[in-house]
Amino acid sequence: MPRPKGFDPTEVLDAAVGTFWQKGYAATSAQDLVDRTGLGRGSLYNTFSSKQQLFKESLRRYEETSATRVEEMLVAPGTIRERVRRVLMDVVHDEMDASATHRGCLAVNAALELGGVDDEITAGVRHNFERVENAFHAEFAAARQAGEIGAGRDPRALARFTLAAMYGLRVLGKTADRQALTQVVETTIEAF
Amino acid sequence: MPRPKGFDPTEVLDAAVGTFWQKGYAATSAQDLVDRTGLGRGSLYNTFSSKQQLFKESLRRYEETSATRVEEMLVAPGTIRERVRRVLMDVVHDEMDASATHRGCLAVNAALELGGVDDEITAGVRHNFERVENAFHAEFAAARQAGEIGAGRDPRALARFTLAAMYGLRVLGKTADRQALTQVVETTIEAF
DNA sequence: CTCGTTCTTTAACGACCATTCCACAACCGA
DNA sequence: TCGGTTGTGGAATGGTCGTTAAAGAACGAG
Repeated sequence: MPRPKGFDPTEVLDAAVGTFWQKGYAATSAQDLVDRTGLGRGSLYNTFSSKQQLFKESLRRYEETSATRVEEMLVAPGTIRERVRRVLMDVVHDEMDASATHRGCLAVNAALELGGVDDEITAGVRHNFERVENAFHAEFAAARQAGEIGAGRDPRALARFTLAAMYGLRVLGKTADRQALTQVVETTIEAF
Repeated sequence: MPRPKGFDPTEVLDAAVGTFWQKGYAATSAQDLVDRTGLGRGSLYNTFSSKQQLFKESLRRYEETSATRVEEMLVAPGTIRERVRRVLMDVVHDEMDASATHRGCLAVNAALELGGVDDEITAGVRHNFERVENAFHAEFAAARQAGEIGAGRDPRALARFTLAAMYGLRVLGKTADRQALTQVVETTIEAF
């Protein structure tokens, strides 16, 4: 009975993700979103009820693609060290990629800009972080079973440690060069 | 001959630091700065010529106090592991302190909000990071001389690794609990 | 074809943005 | 005490902010 939407909501959401990712939450205006999505202001506000709501959905959408990427890289063939190295070096390459225009990681950006300010967004960020932490944890637990890492190591602690290193790379990536980041990756791997 | 300023510029700068620290650059308005510093708009713009310039000076002022704090903690008595633990646990306590209203670290916040956007600010952030990295490096180099850590270890790599862990804690601190952060600290210390 | 519903477009809203200007106050050297 | 210079406080700037209102277009069900 009603008129159907004239656009693909997922495509629009991806455009919003790209905008927030590049500029941050506060620095993104409604006009930026209108320009980037191609929708009219009315359609935008009719579909997503506010800038804040749109950001929350963008964070969810971002998690779908980014956390899945980490999960896939972690279950690829190789030793635990090789697989973790691939994930961390993927971050290094992303940070060094000029065409990525210093976007970093949307979840990390949101954590620092809005962590503790907006509860729902903080919860979204936490969900994102925990999903990646759990992916690391599963692999460390299996690696310990397989004897790849010491029996005395705590897989949960290692997962959190690796997560911290990963996000530390995101921070240092804003100012450091590739060699410095690579040293961090190698020192992290050696710690297992 | 001219009329002298009726305020202490350093006090005003500290007030500005507190404002940017708590709210971020984009989310801080000129009105916020007027309210917090107690100056009139005219005096503010007469002393610091723009919001951006004031932020740059705030970043410098922040480095004075925060980097000095790390340097002092690192030269206090104790083994290298004890001293680094104190620095990292200081970050953990800061992140968990409710009264700190989730400010985090101004340099890290600036890195993620403005890194790669404004060149001068990026340079200011880099200066801040390198100063802390160098403080770590000096201690690791001395500790290797003293036989506290293996002769085969690279002090520069260890310094960068520790820096990444420290900033990783700043990110995870927005969502994780004290126990998780403490696990990260201990795992980091064990890696030396 | 018509009706009911939803989508789309555009104009407009009041609030607030960073910044500038200006009249006036305060100080110092003479 | 007075002149020169700078600091001060606040009104005013044009522009942009996030959001809403309103009017018409497009669709599916009957």
